[in-house]
Amino acid sequence: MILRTRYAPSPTGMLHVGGLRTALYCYLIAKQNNGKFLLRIEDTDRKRFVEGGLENILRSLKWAGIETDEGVVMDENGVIREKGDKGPYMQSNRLELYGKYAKELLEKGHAYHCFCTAQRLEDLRNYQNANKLASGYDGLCRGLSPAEAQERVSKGEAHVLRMKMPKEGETVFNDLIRGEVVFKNELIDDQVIIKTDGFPTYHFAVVIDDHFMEITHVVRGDEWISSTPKHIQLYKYFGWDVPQLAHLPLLLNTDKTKMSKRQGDVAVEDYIQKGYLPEAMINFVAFLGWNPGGEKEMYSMDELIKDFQIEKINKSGAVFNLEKLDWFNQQYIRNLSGDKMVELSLPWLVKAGLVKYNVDRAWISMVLSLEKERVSTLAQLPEALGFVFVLPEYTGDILIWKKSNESEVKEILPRLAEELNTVSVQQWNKDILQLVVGEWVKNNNFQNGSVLWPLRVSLSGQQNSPGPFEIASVLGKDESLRRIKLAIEKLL
RNA sequence: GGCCUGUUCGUCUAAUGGUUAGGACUUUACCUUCUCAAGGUAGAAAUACGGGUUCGAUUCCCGUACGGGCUACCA
Repeated sequence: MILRTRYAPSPTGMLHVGGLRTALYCYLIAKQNNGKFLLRIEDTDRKRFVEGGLENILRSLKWAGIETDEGVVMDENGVIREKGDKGPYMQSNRLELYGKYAKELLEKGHAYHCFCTAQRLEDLRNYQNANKLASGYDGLCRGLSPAEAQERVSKGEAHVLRMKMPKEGETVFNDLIRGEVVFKNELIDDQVIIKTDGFPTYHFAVVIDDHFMEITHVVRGDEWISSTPKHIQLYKYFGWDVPQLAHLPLLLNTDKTKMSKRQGDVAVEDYIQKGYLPEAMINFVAFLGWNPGGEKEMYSMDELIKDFQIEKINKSGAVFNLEKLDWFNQQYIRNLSGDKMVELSLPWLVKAGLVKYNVDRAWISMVLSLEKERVSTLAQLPEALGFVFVLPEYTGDILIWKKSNESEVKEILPRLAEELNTVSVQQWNKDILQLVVGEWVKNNNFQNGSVLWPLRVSLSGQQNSPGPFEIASVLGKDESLRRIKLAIEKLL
């Protein structure tokens, strides 16, 4: 039997980083077993539908490199379509199927019509809370005879369908991550399975869909563990096999509460906008709650597919630690090839108004190499490289190296400019400049810092920057000498 | 409140019935160095608590504390 996993988000907003991790784990499990990874959309709550949410989810997954084998997919042109023979894969297009199976449950006596109003349910809940009683539906309509219920339905009375939970016994399941979990049936609610508007609830649709889509492994967030016995009961009523279950620990805020928007960015989109690379994001998120055991930390998608083990997923929640993400991202940026660096960075420079898209790529690659190993996100590039395009304002005093003095700088800089002027434009590159200046410093018995510091500051306009020869070669001879002249003027 | 669940450095985590409890991020010092970054070396930093079981428990069991999730006609 082929292994099939699914990620089944609701289009109620942008893809959450926790959702990304769930999708990733599902994907890894499928891929390492030559199985299929499906994407199903759970859009049964019409009130919470968010325009653009579905597009964002698909785009974010695509960005992350998680490819869907079946279900709802987005093609190269951003067009959303369905793929596979077990569709439709949008729950709102499966209403007929849910209706059919709800009816079956009703006929078998495993479900009943409930006419309780929202108001009565709310009053009941308030009463239970106030008296510190266990909350839940009190079963008022469970005792209604089918005939009476049918009569009220035909009169047009608003109603829902509830499943009948057994009053005795236990529901036991073996979670791949947590082991055996036991619930007493009497404490479990008669869950609504079909709402007044005719749409199924999550709990009903998920069982029907996972069954017909032949899902073998249900991997989802921890928040679903409490409702799992309801799902299992439905499988029993239908006589279907229960898939393997795995409940993932939650992603947490720094204060260890469930990760939320209030305390930072939770959407994958936010991290895309901040200049994180998909490889870094995937690597980081994979290690939140899972660890291969060795000391290797940099894992590509292919390596994750190879080494991932569902049994090694942790039980406890993991804090989403930005500092570690930054470190991963920095590592991945450093490992980028020159071409890839240009491809990924150019949009940021263009957006900041520093260059146009038709800028010389070989040159911009040199510019980028100045900061490639110094930034942790691509978003930092425009600010870090600004000095290349526009010399920052600065005062003459910062041209003086801490172990040097004003008069020495005044002597050195003009002479250095003369020396540099002897280097031809053709020879103007990092290595030759380093050689020439190095030789010159030695011959004149200067200290490195007395020369290199003011040179570097005059070229960058900053106390902290990349090295002088790298900058000079990027700026070219004319611009470099112009900046040095400007520096000399500041000293007068 | 009820149900479910979890707890190893600040964070992500490794490991085992016997280890100097390992790594990474963060952090500190030093080295390198014209500055920053990177790199190198060294350091600080953890088994929640109390009982058992055991020759021995961080590991197994029980309890306590604390945390988290769920408790909707939301997913």
